[in-house]
Amino acid sequence: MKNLMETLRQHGIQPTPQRLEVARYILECDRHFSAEQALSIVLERCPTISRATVYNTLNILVEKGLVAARVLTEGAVVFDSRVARHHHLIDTETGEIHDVDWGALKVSGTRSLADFEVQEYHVVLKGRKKQ
Amino acid sequence: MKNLMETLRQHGIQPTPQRLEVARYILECDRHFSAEQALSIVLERCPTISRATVYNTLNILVEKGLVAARVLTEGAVVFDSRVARHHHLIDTETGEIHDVDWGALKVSGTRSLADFEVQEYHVVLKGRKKQ
DNA sequence: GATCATCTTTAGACTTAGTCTAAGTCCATG
DNA sequence: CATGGACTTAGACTAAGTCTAAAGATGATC
Repeated sequence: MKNLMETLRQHGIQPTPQRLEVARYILECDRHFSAEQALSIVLERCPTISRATVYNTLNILVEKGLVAARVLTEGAVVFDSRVARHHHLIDTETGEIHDVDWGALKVSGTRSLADFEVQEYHVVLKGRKKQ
Repeated sequence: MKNLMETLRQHGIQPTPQRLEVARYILECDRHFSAEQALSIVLERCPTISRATVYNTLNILVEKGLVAARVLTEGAVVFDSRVARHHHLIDTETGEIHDVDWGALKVSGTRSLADFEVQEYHVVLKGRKKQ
């Protein structure tokens, strides 16, 4: 908890009790989560926290680079506490999102796109468990 | 219009006037569109069409493989009348979605993902126009 | 051509994710 | 103690999308 506060401070985020609870949730949860999932779990420990505070906190964390926001599935933004780049595999049967290490795939050709400067990219795969 | 009806029939879709209007919109519009965009344009020609019909029609077209539904941006599913596989580049300044031909990028490694059978994949790039 | 089951459309209620707002709380500082 | 800034809160609001129940259109069959 001490280091959580430190981490927030180091990134210029005032560590309030509410923000700490959100941060704690992020560390303890399954790495991919939606804002509504975060809200419902944080509410158990901090019953008066408001939806706006959770959304604000998540947005601040994304802005500061501590968490990534990804558009992978319909309906809700997926937050991801792993900010290092990697690819994603979506299980078409369960909807689960799995990581694919950056090194597992190689993409070539991104340098040669006419007129565009590519800032980032990743591969989105869809598939299902074998058997 | 004759061939529109034919196309729908060939895919087992009963060609109603409402469905034809939606199909016509898809052919005439900019290839990437949201359901709400489709609704608002189709309403101009067919003022009594309901939101549910537009959504139902789009979902049927996706089911039958005539249109693709993609999760690329926050907030709304992007429909795409180009169903052949290709990659996408999202302009980080304008939010516009550009196509990247399948052959322009090469992805290797998708065969060797432990335990998973990859059904499809594509690369999502983010970038901005040079200069 | 009349009947009936089936398919389709409609308006509007509903749900869910997410943002906005206005008022209140909590400090720190002069 | 007054002021102001940063933060939180409840709840209103918005936008995308689904659902429902009733009405309307269609097609097959006799």
